[in-house]
Amino acid sequence: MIEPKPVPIRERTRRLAQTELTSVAQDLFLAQGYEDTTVDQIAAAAGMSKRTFFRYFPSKDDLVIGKYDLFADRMAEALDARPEDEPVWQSLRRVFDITLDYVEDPHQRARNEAMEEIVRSTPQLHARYLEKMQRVQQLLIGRVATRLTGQDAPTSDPAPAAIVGAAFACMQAAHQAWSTSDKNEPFGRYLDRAMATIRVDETTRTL
Amino acid sequence: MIEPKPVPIRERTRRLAQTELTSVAQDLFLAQGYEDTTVDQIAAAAGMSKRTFFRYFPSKDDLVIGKYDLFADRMAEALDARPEDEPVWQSLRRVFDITLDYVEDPHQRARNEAMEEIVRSTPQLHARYLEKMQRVQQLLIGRVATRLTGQDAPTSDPAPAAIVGAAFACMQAAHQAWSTSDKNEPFGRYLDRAMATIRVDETTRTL
DNA sequence: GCGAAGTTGGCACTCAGTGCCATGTGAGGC
DNA sequence: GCCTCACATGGCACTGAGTGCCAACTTCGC
Repeated sequence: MIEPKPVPIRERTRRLAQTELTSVAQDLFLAQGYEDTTVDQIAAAAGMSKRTFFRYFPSKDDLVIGKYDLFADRMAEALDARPEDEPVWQSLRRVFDITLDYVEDPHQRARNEAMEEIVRSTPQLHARYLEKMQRVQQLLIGRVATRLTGQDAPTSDPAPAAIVGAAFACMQAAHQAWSTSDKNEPFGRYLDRAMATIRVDETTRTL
Repeated sequence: MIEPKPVPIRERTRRLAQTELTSVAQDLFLAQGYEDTTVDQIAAAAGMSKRTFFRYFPSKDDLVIGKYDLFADRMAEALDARPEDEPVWQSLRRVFDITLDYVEDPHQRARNEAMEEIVRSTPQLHARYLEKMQRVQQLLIGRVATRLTGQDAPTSDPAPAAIVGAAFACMQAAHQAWSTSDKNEPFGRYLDRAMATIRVDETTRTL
């Protein structure tokens, strides 16, 4: 007997409602801007009340920013999948490969880029985006620390955090450079270049 | 004839009111937490109306986070003061020296650390803090870019942003490690260690 | 003393977000 | 078919941040 539904019905309708909300909200944001769109408007456009909206998203911000949570798990998994003896810097470079999500549909692609622009240009969203990224880094720092020391116990060595932070800075820099370019060159090339400017000392230090 | 007042009276009373507000607000935050303290309470404790509070600070967040703006200017100045031919990584290390503001009064010192803890543990404040730091980095990136290329024109080279971002990541990592330590060793030592794990390629690339 | 400019408080308003409750509605047990 | 339980929903009232507006007051130059 096969297990028919590991994901229950309730959960699936819930996700359906969430994607629906996200979709109509994006339309509104792109048309009239993030701050000039009220939660009431979004809820009405999706055919529900404001009260119900907040049962699907904890805040208006999360409607936009929430997707970066999945991101965190995917990156942690990706790092775990790298071979133990690979240099950490190279592992991180490989982990960033998953950020290159190939969206085929050019329409959808344009939408995503427009939403990124909204996040970048809305201070409140940008702030929350940075905070999410910080959380992703925390996940990776623990893993890098165990790799470098071979121990699970967290030390007061700033090296793992420095390395992970530097890698993310490179990703950020590459993304910035790429998105303002003509986009003929692939993003991965920019990432390689950014990460090549930095060399990491992987020596284990016992403090 | 000497210029008697380059800073007009209005401006000084304004700053006085701001520091007064900051002081009473900190008392309240430390006593009952940031989120459980309303602007009305702060304003009342400082003997003014909520409406007037918002004439001194654009938001409740800025009361806590605003000081990091001065920070940005000081760091930009500090970088400009470094010799042209000094390696960039070393210049950045020197720039971070100004973050070690030696507060003699142990009472004031404890207060500052408690406020830092509030920022760290309040997601909304932490997010805004990260965004401020991002702005500081933008200021420095332009200067580093000119140093590396010798040109004023911004290029699409991700290297300057990567280097500055990596340096800030090191500072962040060092700060984290130091603040959870017993604080016998000075912060500067942690900073040295964090920044020593990373080596930077300062070769100019023309893209 | 007088007018202009700036400061303040109060009021009413918008919008995000929450607690509470009453009303659906679908699935399963009998 | 009917009943019940679990959950979803909407509505309402509320708090708290932040803003526009106006009327009263203070301060400063003349």
